[in-house]
Amino acid sequence: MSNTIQAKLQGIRGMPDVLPGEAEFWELFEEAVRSWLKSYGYRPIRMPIVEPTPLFKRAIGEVTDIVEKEMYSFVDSLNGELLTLRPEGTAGCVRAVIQHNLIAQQPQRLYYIGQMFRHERPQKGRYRQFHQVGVEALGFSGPDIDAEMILMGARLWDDLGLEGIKLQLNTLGQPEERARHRAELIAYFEQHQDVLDEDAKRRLHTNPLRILDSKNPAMQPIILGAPKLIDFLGEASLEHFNAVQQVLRDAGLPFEINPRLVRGLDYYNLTVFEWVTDRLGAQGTVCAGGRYDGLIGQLGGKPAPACGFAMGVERLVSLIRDAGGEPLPAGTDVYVVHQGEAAARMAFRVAEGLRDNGVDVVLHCGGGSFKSQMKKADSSGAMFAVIIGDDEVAAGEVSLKPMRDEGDEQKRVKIDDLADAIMNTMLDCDEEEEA
RNA sequence: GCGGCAUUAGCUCAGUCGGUAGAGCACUGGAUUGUGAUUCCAGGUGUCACCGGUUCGAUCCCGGUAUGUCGCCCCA
Repeated sequence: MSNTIQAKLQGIRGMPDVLPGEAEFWELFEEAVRSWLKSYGYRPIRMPIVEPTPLFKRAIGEVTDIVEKEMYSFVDSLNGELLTLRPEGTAGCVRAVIQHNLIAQQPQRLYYIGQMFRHERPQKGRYRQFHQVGVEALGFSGPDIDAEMILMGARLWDDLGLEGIKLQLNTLGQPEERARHRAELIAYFEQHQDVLDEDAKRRLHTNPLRILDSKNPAMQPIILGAPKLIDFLGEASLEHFNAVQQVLRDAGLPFEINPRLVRGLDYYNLTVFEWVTDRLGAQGTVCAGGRYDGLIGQLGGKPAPACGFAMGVERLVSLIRDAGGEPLPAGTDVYVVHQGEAAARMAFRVAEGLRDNGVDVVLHCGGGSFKSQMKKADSSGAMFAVIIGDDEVAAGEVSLKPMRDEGDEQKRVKIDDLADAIMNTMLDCDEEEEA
């Protein structure tokens, strides 16, 4: 033993492991999400987790919290490149779309699922490594795709059995409209400097729009009296916003217009939306997005409109668990118990033979008493134990013991008949359940 | 990044007014040397998160650190 104190090896703060038991909920969620995306015609795309740092600075905005203080950036010591672990997915997706000319011929509906990284103080529902489902529709200009994306959300919450997720909607207008509003806003807040808190003063000339999102009670009166963006919107912007709302009303989807809804990333324009819940404490947003018509051009592509949103997987899985969702069953169909050398060899043949027939099998490994093997067969959740000992080997048979059905008795079955015997019993059970 | 609270067995938690600790569940073995889930019996040496301070003595008091959690900030 050395005298050095060995630091306990542990994962990085804010980057939790997802263990069996919870991971099954993730798989349930991912399966539901993939089938939902397919039903809307979205296709998968996979980008690297690491991108050149300038990509995020240009896409997200230099003065955002993400770029200012939350990015995991580092120098690639082998060639001096400045790289960053992606803090969000849209920038990388757009980069890939530009690089491979994906929307040269036609618009694309794309999605990805994966981890993102932001150096924030961890909390429930907020982690330094977290996962998002990103959904992007590139090359679409009309309000129809915005509305469809919002309707998609409503369907997913329904598919997942989630209640109490509410829609908030806003429009940010076009850059020139925002610029005029911004100038008025700065002028207005400058007249009320004495009321502004430190954070607001800092933002006054960098990102005044976000002062509107402040929760500081002392500032609420002047925020309420501030120039409203909607008064600066032109005909086209208003029409776009109205058209989105019209589809939502036609679909009977309730929403709240929240003029203070300001997305944290700079690339948005026109429609922005958030799905929020009050069941997750301070982290209420489970899904958010909007239109980003300028981003593709801003990143060097041929200018094209686009719209997208992202969901927080940790937050949604947490909601699913709280709602009493059932994870995918972790059990197996058959657990093979065996005693003796000849039986062990036969057990492999039996197990593989069952798998050839589509039966899930756990083969007991690691020896142990017969009793302990039966206990493991029970706790595995298997419908059947297949028991192989000297008697069975000699007869070329196995003993098939139903573990869940009180009425059924253990019986001897020829190896060739085993798969059929199991399948027939399982089918009977399914029919009984359906009846 | 700031503030509050927490951290004791694999899990959920008691407890020690400072004298190095317990329960339930789980797990393992046995009663039953080929039959689980029920029953009974047996099985705990756990750096009481880590580092330091006070003390004859610290799991307990104090300080720091780490991690979690709640809120702020921000966001998915």
